[in-house]
Amino acid sequence: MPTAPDIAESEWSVMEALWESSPQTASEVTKTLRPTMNWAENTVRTLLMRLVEKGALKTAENASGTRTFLPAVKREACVRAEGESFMQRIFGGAAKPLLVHFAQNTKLTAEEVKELKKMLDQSLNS
Amino acid sequence: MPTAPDIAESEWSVMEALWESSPQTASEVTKTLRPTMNWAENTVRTLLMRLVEKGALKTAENASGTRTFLPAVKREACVRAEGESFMQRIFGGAAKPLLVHFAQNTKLTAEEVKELKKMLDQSLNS
DNA sequence: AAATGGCAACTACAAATGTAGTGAATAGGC
DNA sequence: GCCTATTCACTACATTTGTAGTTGCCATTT
Repeated sequence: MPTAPDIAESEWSVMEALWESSPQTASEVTKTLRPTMNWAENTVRTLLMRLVEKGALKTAENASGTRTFLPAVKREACVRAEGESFMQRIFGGAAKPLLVHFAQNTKLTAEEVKELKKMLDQSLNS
Repeated sequence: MPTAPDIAESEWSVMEALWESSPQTASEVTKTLRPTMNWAENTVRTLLMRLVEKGALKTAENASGTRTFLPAVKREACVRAEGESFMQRIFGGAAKPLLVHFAQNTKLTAEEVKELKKMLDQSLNS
């Protein structure tokens, strides 16, 4: 498994678009993102290039001979890496304070709380 | 309450040192951090300056007339801001997937699980 | 064939970040 | 009073990030 590269914030949106659906050409990604980020196509191309250099994306030719982009790393792996680094940076690497923090600082429905408690139980005998 | 400024990674270590104990002079902070980060004193000074500019730290004169630094924002507020932004970036702003992720990806003791479940319950009737 | 419309490749450029060095002012130690 | 160590205030400089513009090439349209 390729080690998850460091993905910056704008880049992350591009990755999301491609994790969501790939392969896509540069202009397809641009269109996908247009509603949220209002980026010029060249901006998206730059981000795509950088992600390829970082090894987060791969390219391939499509039928009509244009370049198309697709993830080279799994979303789950990147999420884990980002999560690790965040937990390290803010909570000194400790999971419990992190979980306490988010449990306290967000409003959850009774339903969600129930699910989470189940998850916690399962996390024990595994 | 001063809005929590954006604190970069290296800067965060400096803030931690000062949240931990303040006020401290530049060289005290440097010594505090020396074991972990092996930074030149000037590096620490630069970070301190930038944090003052950002409004994350304040300065004061100590008895011997040298400048001393202390937090201008509460750690809790900064943690909340960072947490918000992280949750936004990686989990589209949703707390539950975040909590699920960390519950699954970290090993917790039975004791911790118990505490967390209690927290979750309390988060409901508040 | 000449113009046009996309795509690719390269270049641009400012702000933020990481990591210091230099030089001036100052304050104690002798 | 002079030297030396500390502090300060500036300056430096490479990388990364955010956000494009410019130009060359190619295929499609008149």
